[in-house]
Amino acid sequence: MRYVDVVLDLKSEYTDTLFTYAAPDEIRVGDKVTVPFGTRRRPVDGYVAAVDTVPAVDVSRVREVLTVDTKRSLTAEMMETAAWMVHRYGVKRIDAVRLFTVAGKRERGERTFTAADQTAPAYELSAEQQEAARRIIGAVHSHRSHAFLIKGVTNSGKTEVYLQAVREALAMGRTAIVLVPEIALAAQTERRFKERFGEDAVAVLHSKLTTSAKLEEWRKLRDGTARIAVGARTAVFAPLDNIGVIVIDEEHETTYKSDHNPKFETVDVAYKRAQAHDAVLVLGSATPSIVSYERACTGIYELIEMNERVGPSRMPRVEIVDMGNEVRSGNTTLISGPLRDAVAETLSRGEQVILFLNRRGFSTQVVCPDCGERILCEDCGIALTYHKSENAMVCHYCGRHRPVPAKCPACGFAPLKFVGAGTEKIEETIAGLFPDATVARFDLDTAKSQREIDRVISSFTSGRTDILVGTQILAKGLDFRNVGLVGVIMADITLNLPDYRASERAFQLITQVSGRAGRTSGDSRVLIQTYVPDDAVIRAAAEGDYEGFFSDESLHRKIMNYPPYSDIIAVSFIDKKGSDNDPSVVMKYAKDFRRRLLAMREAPRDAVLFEPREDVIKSGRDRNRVTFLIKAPKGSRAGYVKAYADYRDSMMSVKAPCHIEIDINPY
DNA sequence: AGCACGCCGACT
DNA sequence: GTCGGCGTGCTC
Repeated sequence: MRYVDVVLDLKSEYTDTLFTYAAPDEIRVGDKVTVPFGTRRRPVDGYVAAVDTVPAVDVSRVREVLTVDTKRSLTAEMMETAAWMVHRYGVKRIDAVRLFTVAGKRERGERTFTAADQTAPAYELSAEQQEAARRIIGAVHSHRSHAFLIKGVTNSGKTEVYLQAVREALAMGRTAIVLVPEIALAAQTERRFKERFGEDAVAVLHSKLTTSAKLEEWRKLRDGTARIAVGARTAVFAPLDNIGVIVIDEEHETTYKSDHNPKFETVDVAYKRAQAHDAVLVLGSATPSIVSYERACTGIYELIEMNERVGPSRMPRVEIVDMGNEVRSGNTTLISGPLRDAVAETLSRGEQVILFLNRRGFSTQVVCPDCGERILCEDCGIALTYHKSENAMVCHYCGRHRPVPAKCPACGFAPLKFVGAGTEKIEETIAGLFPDATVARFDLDTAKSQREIDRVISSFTSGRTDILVGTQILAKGLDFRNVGLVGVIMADITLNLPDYRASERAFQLITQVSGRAGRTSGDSRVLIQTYVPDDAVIRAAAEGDYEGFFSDESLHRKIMNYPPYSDIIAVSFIDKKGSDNDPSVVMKYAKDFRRRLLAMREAPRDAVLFEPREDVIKSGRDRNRVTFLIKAPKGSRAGYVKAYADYRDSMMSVKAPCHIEIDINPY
């Protein structure tokens, strides 16, 4: 018999602490157990976090582990990574552990196993691909933890490099994780890896799988049947042992940051797991995030550059169109003269057109021309977007639909003014200009399910659609063959978002969407419409000057104390469900915590703590929510997370009517 | 969370 | 006299 510490699988934060039990000698860290707990009649599930611990309570109170289910057990590395997440993100212990597990209890039959294709057929690699593969394979072979950042232009053949790296890991008897930013893209990548390594070698993990499918994939990975996990960000928690390679494709994508609880950064977790397994981490992007490129500059990542497209495709010719000129010469529509001409010319050549606008709907604001009243969402307080196809006012934050008002709700004036354009309006405008062309729209409204996504994509790739109008969903690694022209309708939108990463996002979006042009054809063009044609970010994107963009942006981040030079920590206080507090109670706790942080003994000198404010965007009807931001200098993050955890505990013990949350470097 | 305990009002 | 309402407190 030995003492073990157990993380209980319960939902309450009051039980989110380690409990000591007595267990048989064979017990191991990570084992899934059931234990008696309190006065409950049903045993509670849990996971062993540590063995041979000194009981924190009198041994007479220690009870015995009831059962051990090794089939559903985790590894010591998974428990360590979960514990690390508790300190790094302030997440609940059980929430971190649960990321590595699957729900569901149903037993299923063993699946048959066919050997993966271990032969090495000759794939024709470009010189750049060969060099990239050589360096990564060397690192995998050395059996030491190492991280690479591949900065490779769109269509430079990064996936083939990933395949080579994974093949090396498998040849060494190790396993691999391959992450993609979107579930929609997981299917594409899954196919590539299954073709190369065999059906059964690959398991897929993402949040949209059914419980039983998830369990089946999880089992295949845990028992060693499948040795490659492909999926969206949750696949970083794949239950694999002896990991040789972790690949993160399109590493700059915002989907890698989990924005609801538990909040974490996929790239960080991958780095941590790679270290624990002496594995190689491979990050790939045409537009690396500022954070990642900075790490490459300081030697944390080894940089690999791939500057040439594979095959016959060439980089498109990029031009900037000054929309100010258009307005001055009398064109107040959304499509400039040069773009209209370019669309006509491209269509006449039998090539396709992509038009990009990072906004859904028809009109982004509905205002009263008489009193200036704007139509806002009652719950969220942000402007409602008019969706013509649904004939409704839609809140892009909470999704609520409301009828379109005929007259001003404040003063009764009619008609109301519809201002600002979205993809629906572009679709209508372009269809009017080119009545013979087939126009389709690709955004969250037309791509709600995988089937709809497939339909839009296949209609475009087969040539049935001539012009595709869409939002940023277009920028995500889709491989179109015959695109002769990409038009960016309003490059300024993303640039003007109130977020310190607005420039980074704008640069990435323009570059990525431009990359959809000319994947096979010879000459292709990109037209960027903007009211600020001399803006440094837009110019850099047009010229494909990543380094120029990075040096400007990183300097700005350094001066302003933004990531990667500081962490931004958002601290929020939210009403508990069902309680009807007045906002001042929530505000009182926010102010109290802020005061404590300022008084903290080890408080960093140059930290900035902003004043708490009621959130502009509410988190739901009648819920009070107050947030303040901390600019936490490098090295101070852990101290703040600790202070947060302590304060959360103290709020628990005084039964505060609200709870506290943190989000580190939120979007 | 989930379960027992305990101290009050409503019923046989 | 006791059944059950849910406020309070604890769980290795």
